[in-house]
Amino acid sequence: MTKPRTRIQQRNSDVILEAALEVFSAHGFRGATLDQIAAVAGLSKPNLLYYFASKEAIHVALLSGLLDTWLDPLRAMDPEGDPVAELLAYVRRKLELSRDYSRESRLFANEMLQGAPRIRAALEGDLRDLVQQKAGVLQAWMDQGRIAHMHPVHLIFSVWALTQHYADFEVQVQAVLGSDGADPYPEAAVYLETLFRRLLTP
Amino acid sequence: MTKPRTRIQQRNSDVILEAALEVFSAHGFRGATLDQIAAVAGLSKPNLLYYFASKEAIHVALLSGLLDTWLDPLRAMDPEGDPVAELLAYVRRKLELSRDYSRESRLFANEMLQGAPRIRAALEGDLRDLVQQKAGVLQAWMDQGRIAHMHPVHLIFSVWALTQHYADFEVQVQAVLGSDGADPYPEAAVYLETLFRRLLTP
DNA sequence: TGGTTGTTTGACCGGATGGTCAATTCCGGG
DNA sequence: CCCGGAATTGACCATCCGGTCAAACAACCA
Repeated sequence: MTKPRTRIQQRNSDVILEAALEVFSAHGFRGATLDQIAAVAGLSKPNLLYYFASKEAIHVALLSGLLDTWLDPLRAMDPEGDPVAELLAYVRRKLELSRDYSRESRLFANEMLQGAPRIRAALEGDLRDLVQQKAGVLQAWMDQGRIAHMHPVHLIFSVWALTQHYADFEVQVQAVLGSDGADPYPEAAVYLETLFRRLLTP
Repeated sequence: MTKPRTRIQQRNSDVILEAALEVFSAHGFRGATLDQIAAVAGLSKPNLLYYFASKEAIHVALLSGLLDTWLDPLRAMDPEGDPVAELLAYVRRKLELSRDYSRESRLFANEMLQGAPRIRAALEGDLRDLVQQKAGVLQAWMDQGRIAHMHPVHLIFSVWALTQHYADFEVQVQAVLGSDGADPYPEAAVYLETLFRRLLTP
């Protein structure tokens, strides 16, 4: 549950979670099968269930490890720093997460779409608390006239929406931007920086 | 295929599509079962398959009807109108779609997450063409100095991302904004209007 | 009313899938 | 080297699920 003991346990748990991430993010929870995950992991199906009690247990293990990583950039926003710089850094880090961890983003999006049956508690607990706290920081910055006035929580929503879009709707982005396999992220980074700079500057 | 003939066919087709939308949007294609859809529709499973050849046929029928409706507000953007007003109207209409057709939005998002296996062609065809055309309009407005300069396609992406977020991540929005069942859409409308107004004004 | 066409369903099928288990193999420590 | 626990797996099970089909039923018209 907490820390596997032997090296084999550690390695196989990691291999299974990596394979499960690949399959779950591509097909959703219901669409993924244990056989697929086992094949990707290079293990037999009963062997999977030797390490995790059930398909759901694998899914939960993935999700619970995910939310923390996902919120780290928001946590890193420093109330003592320069407001615009802090927010732009947050946007940049979040966009990097979308680029480097797009499977995690899609896994998370899948869970949200289904109504978050497995992490609702975390959303209404840790997530809500962190957002409310950081919204307070944003509000203070606005009251000090250091960034423009707006609804701080919706401001955070817009960072999430704009960055995650490039991971979750990757197919659409690629389809629209053309068949040339050009990486859309550099352009996106430039675009989002100008967007938030114009939005925030008082 | 095109138009059902009898009144019974028309009514039952509609009932099935409505039920399928409910179930598919909540559980995804693979997560939905014909029995669930039949139960919601108030019909028997074989009766469903009397009207649609397969589970996939129902899904395709839903999706193909959807993309057009979804793009209507973008199509309605008038090159002859006032640029900022046209774009703000587009944002407002798109946000209304998210509010009034959130199930459709989630159905679409589900399809995107899976890599759009059933509508990739439409994305690379009609959708791409329309976006490129409207991007041209936006570019002209920028060249005339009527709105600020930025990447026009990413500007469209940001409209999609920001509006659809409220439908697709509804649980998260509700969880963060608190348990009071307050409607987040009025606030969202205000926020998005100020965001795009500041972004676009030259 | 009778017949023809359109509609509905109970029963069933075959394959997929999550999960179990007894038996076997592997491996590290004494 | 050997033994006990850890790791692995082939075979199997029960259930679910998409889809079929023949038979029953309803609707419409002559």
